[in-house]
Amino acid sequence: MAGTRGVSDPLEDVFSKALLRRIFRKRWVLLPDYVPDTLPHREKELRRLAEVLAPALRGEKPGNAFLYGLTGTGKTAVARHVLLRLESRAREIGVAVKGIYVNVRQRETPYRVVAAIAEGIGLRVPFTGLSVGEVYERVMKKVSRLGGVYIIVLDEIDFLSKRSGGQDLLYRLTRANQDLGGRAWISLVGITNSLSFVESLEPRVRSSLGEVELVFQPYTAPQLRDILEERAREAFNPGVLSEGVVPLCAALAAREHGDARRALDLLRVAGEIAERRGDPMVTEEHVYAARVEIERDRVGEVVRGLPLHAKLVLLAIIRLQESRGGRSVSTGEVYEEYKRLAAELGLEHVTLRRVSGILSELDMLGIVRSRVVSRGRYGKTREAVVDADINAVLEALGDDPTIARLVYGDES
DNA sequence: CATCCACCGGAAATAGGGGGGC
DNA sequence: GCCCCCCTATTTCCGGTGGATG
Repeated sequence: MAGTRGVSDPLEDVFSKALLRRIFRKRWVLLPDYVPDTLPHREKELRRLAEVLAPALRGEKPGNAFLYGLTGTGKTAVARHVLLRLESRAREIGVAVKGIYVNVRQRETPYRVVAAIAEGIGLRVPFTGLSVGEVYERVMKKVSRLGGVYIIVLDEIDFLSKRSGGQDLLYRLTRANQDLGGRAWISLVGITNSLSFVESLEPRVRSSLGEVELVFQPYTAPQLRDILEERAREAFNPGVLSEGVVPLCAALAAREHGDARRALDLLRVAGEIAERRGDPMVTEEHVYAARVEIERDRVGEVVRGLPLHAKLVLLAIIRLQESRGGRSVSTGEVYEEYKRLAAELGLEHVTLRRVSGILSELDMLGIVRSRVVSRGRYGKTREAVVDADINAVLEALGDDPTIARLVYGDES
């Protein structure tokens, strides 16, 4: 219990600071792309995926697999963990097995995905200029020259088939083994959190990719606690976590469909806040502060990355909502206000169709909530409400020099 | 019960900026 | 240099559509 009364006991405060000095021991253990040595409550899934891929150790073609489940249910961690273990075992026995992990969300287009695969096998390709087919050919040529077994993990694979040409690439990859003529093997592991994606797949792609399907259930709060405790032991210095912190992170994340990544983020950011403030321990208050900070950062990042006219549309919604006491606004209303703002800046305005598209993009980004409603005789439209901290949004909008004037009025 | 509003949202095409291979 | 490719934001075109209204 030493250290818990640091605030009221000045000597203990000095002592514990001297002893601990810092909050973190290995902060990176809590970062989203860290692959832990053990994955509590995912033993079955680990085993199943390993069974599917194990033939690679004999130099045979491993099966394809499809993993799905909500975000933060361990799909990515399981895939990466199995890949690492498989590769190291293969190295021990001198078999050529290569795992290639690609996050499709970060490499949205077919070209970038196939370029990432190329990079994964040590093939340098230009970031643009070639056709998808050309890069694909080069990859296949190199793979068949090198031989061996390649396991390609396509994480968030749904982002691939959305864009045109994505289905094509998937189809080609599922039958890549025919292009290799037995000189090498490729197996695919697809990961997604979208069930509608699974249904939208071409049957031939689906049956190939879904040879084995693993479903990941959300973690429960106690399971999340196990996960956090294990990581926390590594990540933090002993004694810096006050008692309620891990349960609180677990509870908050459990509320959001058992999202382990969310729980780890909360824990890490809470620690960062404590360290930044020079506090000797991480408390529940830091966790609540983390929740706010994570959201602010997310909003800021998303808004800053928006195209100019999307920013204007967003500003238009905020303006309208302010003058309407928070009521939701229709696409037509937004369009009129947006045109006024654009005119004020002397900019051409985009079409209504585009504004409608921007509205649904803002919805998917979680900045605005909009739903399509029918107002009967008065038409069908989308009704939008800003669904993020308005101040965080305005701050991010104000960072854009082109529209800062609109956000801050006419100062300076 | 048919009408008709006010958009919805898919598809294809364009613009225009950045790069190949040979 | 010529011809082809990629990428994002946007335009053009256009066939829907839920439900209050007359």
